[in-house]
Amino acid sequence: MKHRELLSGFIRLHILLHAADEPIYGAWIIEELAHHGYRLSPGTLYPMLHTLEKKGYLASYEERNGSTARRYYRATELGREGLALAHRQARELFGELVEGTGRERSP
Amino acid sequence: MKHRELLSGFIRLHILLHAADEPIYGAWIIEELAHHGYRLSPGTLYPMLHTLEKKGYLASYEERNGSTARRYYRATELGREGLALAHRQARELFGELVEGTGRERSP
DNA sequence: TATTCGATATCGGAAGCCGATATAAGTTTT
DNA sequence: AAAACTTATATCGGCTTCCGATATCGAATA
Repeated sequence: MKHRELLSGFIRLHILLHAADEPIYGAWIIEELAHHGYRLSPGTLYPMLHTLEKKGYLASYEERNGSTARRYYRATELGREGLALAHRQARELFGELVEGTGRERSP
Repeated sequence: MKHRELLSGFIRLHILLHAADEPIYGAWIIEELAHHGYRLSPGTLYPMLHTLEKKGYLASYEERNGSTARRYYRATELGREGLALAHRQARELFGELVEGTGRERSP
């Protein structure tokens, strides 16, 4: 992945953003991230999910949905909080160049 | 730093963004980042600058400006390229589509 | 010349990254 | 029904990065 050292932080945010919207599972998010240009192997993603859960950003439950057993993840309150903070920081970061004060005009 | 695992990626981008604007040096960026809520020690920042330079995102030169010797860093072309990509990815992630094609209007 | 100050560099244990490989259980093939 | 394939998750091992604490270095001050 090109520019990985600059973009890798977005992977966790991507995961959280989706998990805040609906329950997601590992294999699905691997494919989803690939669509956005983030190609990562299972050996990268699953430990990442475990860590995010251990830190309290995600909560999981196993479900045998027909054919195979999947572990679904959802964003916790802490996860949503972190996500909102990241959103503000991203705005502040990229808005800084264009606008001086950081405060944006209403549309 | 709270939610560090989610925000740490922004630190490099912050550095690059400033280094794309004007030459910066370590002690200054530590203070600047602190204003944005990113408090990090010299032991964190300096290796980060070295790595960014080694990877080709920054170029540095030493300057004895009066009292002390400082190492100034500027963003390279690769740095600006990575920055622009990160900007696009951030927009894509948070769904902040600027009106139009992504090309900004002149001020 | 001893000391303080600003700035940068190094050290070392802990944690994360990531490709490759393994496990597990259902599904299809022969 | 045994073998092979599929889907999804877990683990392993080495390499790199993270980050607080500490050290170094030159110039100015006393």
